[in-house]
Amino acid sequence: MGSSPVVKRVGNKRGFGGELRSEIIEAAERLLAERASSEAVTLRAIAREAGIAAPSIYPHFSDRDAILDAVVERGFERLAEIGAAAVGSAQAGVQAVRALSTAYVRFARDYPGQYRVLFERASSNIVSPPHPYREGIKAFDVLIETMRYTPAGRGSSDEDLIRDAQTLFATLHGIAVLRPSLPGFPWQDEGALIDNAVSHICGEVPLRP
Amino acid sequence: MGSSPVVKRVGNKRGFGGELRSEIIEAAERLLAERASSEAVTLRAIAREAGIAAPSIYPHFSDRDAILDAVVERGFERLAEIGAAAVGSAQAGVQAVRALSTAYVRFARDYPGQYRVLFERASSNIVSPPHPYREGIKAFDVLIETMRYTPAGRGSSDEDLIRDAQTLFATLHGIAVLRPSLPGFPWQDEGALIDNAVSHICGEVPLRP
DNA sequence: TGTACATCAGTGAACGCGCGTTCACTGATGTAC
DNA sequence: TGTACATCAGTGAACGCGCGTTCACTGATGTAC
Repeated sequence: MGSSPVVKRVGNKRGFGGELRSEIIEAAERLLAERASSEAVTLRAIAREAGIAAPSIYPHFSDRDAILDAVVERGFERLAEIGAAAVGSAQAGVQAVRALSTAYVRFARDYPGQYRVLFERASSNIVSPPHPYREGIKAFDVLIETMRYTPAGRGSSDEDLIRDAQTLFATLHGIAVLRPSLPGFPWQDEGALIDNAVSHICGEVPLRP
Repeated sequence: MGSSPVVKRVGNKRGFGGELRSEIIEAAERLLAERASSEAVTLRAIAREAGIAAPSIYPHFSDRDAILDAVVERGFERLAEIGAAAVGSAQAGVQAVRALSTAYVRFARDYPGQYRVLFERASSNIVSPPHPYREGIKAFDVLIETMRYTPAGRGSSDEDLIRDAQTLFATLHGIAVLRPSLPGFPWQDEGALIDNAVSHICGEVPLRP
């Protein structure tokens, strides 16, 4: 339960000190997932969760911030993998957009801590966004290209296409973020909302039959 | 800059002690707006911002949480006013949905601290949501009724209508939340995104001309 | 094979800090007589 | 009109706590000779 561990941790073998680095990141991810605020994920709490003394973190990370940066980096890696898998396994057209959208929201649900911290830390990295956030832009470009081959996308200018992609992005983020944060709200099925958004924006279902 | 005030505050006149209550709430709102995390809005920081000693808060609020609850309550009041004004001033149909949507996102932009705290505190109030959150449900019902008299709404079942309203809600929240949190992203104009979402969902612009 | 030693992986104690909250208080203002 | 007193509005000092970080350390493991 995050309290002091019963069994004392024994140090890694020589040459395997780097393994603690991953364990620290994973401990941070677990805490981010279960605590509402990422401020509550303190360096000391991460150490407790990982079963180590707080100072043991410093050989692996320069400070608390660096741990969260590492979580962000792993988050983008995971998101990129998931996105690529979703696009790859679906046929082109609206089905591909649907698959990508579903995978995106599922990622947010499966890794809530990682997902949240992705956006929290973006705003503090306004000037010259670091590598991970460039990955995010790439992921968005995949969405645009996927949407190009849909009924609505085929006839659209680039500007219209980008607008539709940004709108869909906002909708997916809204679905991902709003449902857990308003659990008392009478939400319809997550998949139904995603399908609805994709259909409206990509124009699969004619609005005036 | 939030540091200790130069001029010492002189106590309110007898019978006007309640005025400090509002000043405390407003100080909290200002801090919520300018600080990324609401954890950073500490009781002591609020006191500093309001120009009073920390213990002076206790005659007005039982604890730090109660201050944020008051911010939420005022947030819903403000949102309800703004929504009512928006619906009232527009003709029915898609224009009304557009006006409501624009007002909603504008509220999030104008009162970012209040807006954020609305959603942060909702999840901790799962069981028997208090009065303010019932106001939120009412506001959503207004959106549903407004959407009923649009091209897409007229032919829809209640379930479809609610799905569309939830989808639009998610989109507006996404727009409101994503733009400030990803300032480095090449966003299109806010109004264009809102219009786009409303058009797609309410079916004003035919997708297959 | 034995041994001295360098290195690695991680620890316990301590620091200064800001936090939420409690406590006994101060000084101004109104009120009863 | 004067005065004693109750009440109101707010304060300064102190508490215990968890935090991030630094420091000198310990004990196990590999290596040179």
